[in-house]
Amino acid sequence: MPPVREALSRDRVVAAGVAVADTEGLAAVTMRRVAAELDCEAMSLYHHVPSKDALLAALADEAARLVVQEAAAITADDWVDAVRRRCLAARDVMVRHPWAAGLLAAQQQSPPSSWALYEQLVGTLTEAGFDDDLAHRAIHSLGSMVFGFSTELFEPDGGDSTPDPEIMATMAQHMPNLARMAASVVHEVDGALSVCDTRAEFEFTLGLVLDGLERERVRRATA
Amino acid sequence: MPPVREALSRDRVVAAGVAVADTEGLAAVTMRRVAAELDCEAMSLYHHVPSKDALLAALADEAARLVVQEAAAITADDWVDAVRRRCLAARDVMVRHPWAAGLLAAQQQSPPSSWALYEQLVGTLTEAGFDDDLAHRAIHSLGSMVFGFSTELFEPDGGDSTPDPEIMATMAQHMPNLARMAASVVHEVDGALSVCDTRAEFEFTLGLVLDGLERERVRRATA
DNA sequence: ACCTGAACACCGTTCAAGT
DNA sequence: ACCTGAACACCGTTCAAGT
Repeated sequence: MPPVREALSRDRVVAAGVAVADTEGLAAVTMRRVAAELDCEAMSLYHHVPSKDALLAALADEAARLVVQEAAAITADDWVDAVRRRCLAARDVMVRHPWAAGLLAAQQQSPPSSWALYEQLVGTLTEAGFDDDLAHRAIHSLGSMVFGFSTELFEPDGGDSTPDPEIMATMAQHMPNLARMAASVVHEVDGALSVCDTRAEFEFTLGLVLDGLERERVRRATA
Repeated sequence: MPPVREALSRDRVVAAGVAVADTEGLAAVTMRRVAAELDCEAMSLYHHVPSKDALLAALADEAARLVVQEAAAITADDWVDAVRRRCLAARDVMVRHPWAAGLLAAQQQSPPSSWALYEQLVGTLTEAGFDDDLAHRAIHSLGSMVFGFSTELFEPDGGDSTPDPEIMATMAQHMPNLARMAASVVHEVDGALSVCDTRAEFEFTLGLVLDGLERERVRRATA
């Protein structure tokens, strides 16, 4: 007789964590509570997730994956239209999962699932005539709109300046636009691979916002 | 003989919490650990803070207060200069306290200390010729740059549409610009006091960013 | 009034033992 | 291999008792 309960898996553990966070809030996400959701004991989760912190990181990544999934289907002739609608769809996902913003902001490393969003964005922007440098600035600006600002791009090892070649290889294969852009931008900043000057990115986005506000002020004053 | 130890107070408890978060991370902020920092027992903290969640909210508010303190001193003839430098100073504070971004993003209500930043911003923008509607959009745009997006303005009671008149009175007294702007914008949206359409604010900021990127793309293409 | 010791219910995690 | 019971150290919080 086959077992009545479906076998546990990392995916099922993460899904149960999302369900608990959605219905009872992030504070209710305890190992025991998630296990109960799966009709098993807390200790069984440790066969699929190394620790509670890892589970929380997986929840943050799952939120990013849902964002990517929502955005992936959206295309438009005009790049502005496409990107605007993708950002709004992404925001809808974040609003549906109120625990996601705080959790993503608390992560030290950018969730791997979020890379696919940037890959798609860079592809769209490149097609629209963006050079790699501007595309790079753009994904920082737009990433901070969607996920909040604290997450840093291209620092998968948390500030270590020598990137994992295996990760780079996987990236090059599955994310050609992102890989090309990274290589190009890296070249420009003289070999400091995997390090974004996040203050410069912040200043750039801030400049976009301030310029736009000043333009709108003048438009209203002369209208 | 007077007691050797300084008496506990809410301020000392919050300061100890910040110290622990700065040196050992947010996870180390437990009631027992904070108490140890103050040479007392965990239970003593409950005379100054109602719960651990309240302590964490107080830490978020303290981060906002530090941001305000840093920004308050900065003035400039040009409003763009003043606001840019204040935002960068604010960001420096956030970077110095890496726990602050996640904690602020996790808060359901905007920390009271953050209001002073918006009061200052609205004052500066009004002086520079912004109407109240544009000033309102501006503080949403800039607030999301500094603190992240999730915190909602003017919803001190968490979505309840009838605002506390006492809070409004205090606000009117100490934050004239903010109070005037709130009243003006409220009037415009037909009586739905204390409710910002945060999706509209998001769309506005997104529009600023997208327009700025497109402008930069064209500038580079024609250069 | 402010502080505290003991206690309770709960948590993350380890480990030896089951299947 | 995957799962679990018992156990440990730790946590937030209550409460009665101290000063």
